[in-house]
Amino acid sequence: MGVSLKDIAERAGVSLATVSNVVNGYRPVGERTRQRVQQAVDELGYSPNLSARHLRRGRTGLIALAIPELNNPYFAELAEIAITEAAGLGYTLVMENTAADRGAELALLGGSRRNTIDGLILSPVRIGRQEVLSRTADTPLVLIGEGVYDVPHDHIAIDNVAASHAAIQHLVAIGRHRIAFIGATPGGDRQSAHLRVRGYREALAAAGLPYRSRLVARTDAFGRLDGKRAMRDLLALGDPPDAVFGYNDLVAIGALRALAEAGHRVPEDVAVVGIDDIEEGRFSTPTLTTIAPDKGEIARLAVRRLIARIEGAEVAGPLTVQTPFRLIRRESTGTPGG
Amino acid sequence: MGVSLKDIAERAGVSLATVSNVVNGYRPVGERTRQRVQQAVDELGYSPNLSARHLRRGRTGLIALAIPELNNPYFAELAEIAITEAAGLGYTLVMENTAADRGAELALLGGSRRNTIDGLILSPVRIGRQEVLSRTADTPLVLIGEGVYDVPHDHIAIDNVAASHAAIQHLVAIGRHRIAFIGATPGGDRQSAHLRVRGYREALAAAGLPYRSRLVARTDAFGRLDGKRAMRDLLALGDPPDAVFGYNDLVAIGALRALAEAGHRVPEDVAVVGIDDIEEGRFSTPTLTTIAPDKGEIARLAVRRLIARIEGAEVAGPLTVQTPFRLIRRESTGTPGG
DNA sequence: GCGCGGCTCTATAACGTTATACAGGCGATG
DNA sequence: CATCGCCTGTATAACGTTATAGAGCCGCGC
Repeated sequence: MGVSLKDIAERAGVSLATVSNVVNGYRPVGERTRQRVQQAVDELGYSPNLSARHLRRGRTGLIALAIPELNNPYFAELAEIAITEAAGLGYTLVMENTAADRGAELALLGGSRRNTIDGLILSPVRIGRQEVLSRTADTPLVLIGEGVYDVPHDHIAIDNVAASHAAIQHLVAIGRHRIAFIGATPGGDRQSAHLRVRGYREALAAAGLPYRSRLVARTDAFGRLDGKRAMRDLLALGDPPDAVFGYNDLVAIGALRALAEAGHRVPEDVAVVGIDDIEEGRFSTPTLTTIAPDKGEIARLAVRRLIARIEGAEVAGPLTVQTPFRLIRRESTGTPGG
Repeated sequence: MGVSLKDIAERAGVSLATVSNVVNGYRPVGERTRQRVQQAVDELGYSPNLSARHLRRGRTGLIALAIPELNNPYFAELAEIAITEAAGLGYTLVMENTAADRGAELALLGGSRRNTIDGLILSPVRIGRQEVLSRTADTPLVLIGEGVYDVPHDHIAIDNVAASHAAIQHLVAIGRHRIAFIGATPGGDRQSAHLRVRGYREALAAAGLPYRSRLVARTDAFGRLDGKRAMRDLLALGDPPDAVFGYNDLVAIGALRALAEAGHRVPEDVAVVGIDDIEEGRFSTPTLTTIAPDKGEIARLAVRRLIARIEGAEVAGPLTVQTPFRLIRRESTGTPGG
């Protein structure tokens, strides 16, 4: 099949080991022989057989990014950056779809892909601290996004409570008093939903506004349709909200749709804020005010940390890194001038 | 590190080869020994080292899906299905981002990943028949989506001309006369753009409408922003269009945004149609009429064909498969009742 | 002149798997 | 009873790479 080290060695009249050393610089090689080998490599068009290399090295060169939904634009944007970063560091990133399924998350955590991948970046939604702590697999693991804290693994995330707080603060600042939250999972195990509700409650309290449980809408999932349904229910209340904060941009966009169908004006009647800053929200009508996490920072940091662990490098600094976020004001909460 | 065949063999008191045969059924094994081996496998928790297997078999178990933009929801939806299908057939799918770059497409075609993957599904946008024909790599290749015809490879796509034709026909049917097209690349090499423009022209001709080159807007890329800019330019014409057909849903959504900003009503002043049926268009305001390709069929077919080729199976039927599409009427062209 | 260290390079043993060639046993067939 | 073929199982040679041990050579210092 392909050209192997042996072919190069014969061509250049040197030993196998020398070719290997030229190719990956493990030990120095004399200038003259180096050139001869290099020439043979170029002429025959050699590229190493990765399966063999990995077998020998005990690594596969693959890392997995496991996310709950590939379709969610937030994760798609994150994935794109992560793929590029990994490629730049000599690794191939494969996407793993957990479909927000607890069993799938547990399987990955337990090492179902142990022999396929060198490391795992996981965005957990249905598992918590306990499950992570009791894992036995020794594949390096980096957690992103959700609230699994105090575990001996790298964890990259925004401060969910603070982000939520900032969103509500903004709605308060533009004069809203009946602020709803869409995307709670009261009995559920979605960690970040709890955290975002907590931020919501804290911000209300800080503003001296009452917490009304009827304004906290639970959803089964976190897509556009879920947001739309929840908004419809909220509008059916005797005293509907004058502002809504969605668990994420998709939910918020679903809410926008429900408001449009019901003939309400945004932001005049109801203001809307989301989280994620997906591109869709920059082109919706109205455009969507949102909390923008630094996706580039999250993705790159996660990949770099993981690879550092794989390669046994010392990683400075704390395990948990909170990446910055900022509020981006758009039409759905009224432009600053108006 | 992990448990190897050898460990199992020792534990069960049989030879290496027998364990291998139990594990992957290459040759029959007696019932008694099979059970003993199976027990050892279960007890020690063995799973095969894929690098070694791949080295020996000459395959990696990886296939790549190379697309021009991971961020485009159309491709994200496609990718999700493809990943699942591939996993079901025992392969891992890795995403490769060509970023619509000609060099990247050529490199992949030329086999830059030869040693990493067993096969490639490519959505070409900057290369054509010639480039595919002159490729020397022997890795199985399946083309999807764009117009590279008459090449000795599997090719899964919708009939771009017919799809475009159907969209225009619909706009004609609801009484529009000045129909614009957004997303042409006159000098460019985007094949499907040419085909969709052709369908546009044919449908105009069939309806007895004149072709006006000023109503064909060229764009550099095919995202929301490109659609928005092009629409703005079209609105600046002395006699603006009363309908717009976008190269894809993203472009159409950008057009919707430009129309909203300029204060035009959709569909009363301008009707809008896209292609792809991405979920975003079911929640935009107004919702977007679109040509819906069968994404599940495209993705699954592409993966199945590729794997069949990799495994040397005979594949019945023609190389080129045109998958069905249908028009989905939504608010942006007026509901059927109104 | 001898020994020693440094510099290049070579030979070779793994890594864990699968496919091939082969060996032994046992029943059926002539 | 010899022969053939089938059924189980074994031994072993690859697959292509990298790391380790060591061989040869040269110059330097004693």
